[in-house]
Amino acid sequence: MSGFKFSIVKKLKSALGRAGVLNTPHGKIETPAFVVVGTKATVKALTPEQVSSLEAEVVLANTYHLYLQPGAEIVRKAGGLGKFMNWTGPTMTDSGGFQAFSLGAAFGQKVSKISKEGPGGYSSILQNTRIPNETRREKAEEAGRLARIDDDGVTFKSHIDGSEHRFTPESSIKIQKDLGADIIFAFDECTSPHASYAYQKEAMDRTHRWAQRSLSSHLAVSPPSEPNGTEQALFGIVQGGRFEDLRRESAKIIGGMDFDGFGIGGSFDKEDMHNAVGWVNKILPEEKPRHLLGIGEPADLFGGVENGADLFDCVAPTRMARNGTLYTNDGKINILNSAFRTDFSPIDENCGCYACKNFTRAYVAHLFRAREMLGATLGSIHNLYFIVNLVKKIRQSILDGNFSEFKEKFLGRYYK
RNA sequence: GCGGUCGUAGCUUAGCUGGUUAAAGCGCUACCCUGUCACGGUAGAGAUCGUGGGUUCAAAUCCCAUCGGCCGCG
Repeated sequence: MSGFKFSIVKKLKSALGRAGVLNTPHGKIETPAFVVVGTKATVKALTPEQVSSLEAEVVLANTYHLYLQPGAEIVRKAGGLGKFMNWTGPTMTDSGGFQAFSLGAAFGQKVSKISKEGPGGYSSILQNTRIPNETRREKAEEAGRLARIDDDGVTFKSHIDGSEHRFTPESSIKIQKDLGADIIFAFDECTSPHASYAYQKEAMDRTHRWAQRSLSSHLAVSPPSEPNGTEQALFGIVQGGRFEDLRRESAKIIGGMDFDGFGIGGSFDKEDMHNAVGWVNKILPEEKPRHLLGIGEPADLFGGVENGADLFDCVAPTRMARNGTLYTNDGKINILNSAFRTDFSPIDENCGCYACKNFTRAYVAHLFRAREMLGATLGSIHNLYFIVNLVKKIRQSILDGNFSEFKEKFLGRYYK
């Protein structure tokens, strides 16, 4: 662990938020920070130089995807994830636990890990009971899934060629050792927001056992004292879904294990998400970094920071960019809307990114309508710059002591 | 001038042995995307079937005329 050090620079007075610095063997990350997602060892549509020009500090890739293609062995032989993709800064890999959800309960459904039903909705009905019809329906749906979970691990059917693969906490850690990212995650089970309380509890207990197995297996390969160039930090993942008592229990158990930091995973109720982050972070050890997994909408970044999260990652900026939705200080716009065909102003007047400094909305709209690849590139540059720098500004506001004012001003305009 | 052929949504076409609200792809108009199955998904608008007659209970479908395009012969 010698190459890693997390220090808190300044804390909010009336909330859990803090600004800090996370040192890794490949450079420092000033927190709060937005981690750019590069699932398959590439940030889609961008070169590493472009990513780095956005002032992004760290890239997150995915264990499951890289295991399937090109294979962990090839990445290892290349000298590790960073060398392979020519990213010289810090790297992370997610464990593949999210795919237990995205290729499992969520596969082919229109289910996101964020539920918009609210606490009084469908989900709460299921909180303490398991309706027989529900069970039957879930059984029927399982047939079409690409991921099946049991107590020992997850069996995946490759979304690429249909071949079967088995992930366990031990194998996920082994693969992540080969991939060689600076920060790796324990193998967990991300659950659906529609999961019943009973299932959520069952999955959480399983994730806790997997966390211990991930940790043991990590320590067996690289003991904390071992001084070498391949040292990695391991983050445990808190689960518990939408339920406050489970979140607290999970934070207590995972927080009590000897992880280098923590991920906060699983599903949330949209309107209760920020509270949920707070429940967890009040319990997790204060001196270790916390990563709010898969979250990145502007309001959620403010809410996450305020409730003690240090790191965020999210596919939204890049995925939305590729589909024509772009962030502006006045909210999201869809560049494909007809009005933008003749709009010769930048995507966002106040943005300093390469796309905004050099191109117009009309041009970007044309690229998207013509399906030119540069559209995805300019959109991704803009959206990532927007989000990465929003988090940087949030950090600065903590240092300057005006977090609340900045939050109100930004969100007031963004959601106007 | 004669013979043939075609004319159905913005575009390219299906339907044409007559019978429910004329179909599709693309385009168009919106919306969605939160540890990437994702340059993807969902929804919607849009055609009085070239025009005018006729036959029929009923015509995009059959008949006549006419206009326009294309091909061939003069």
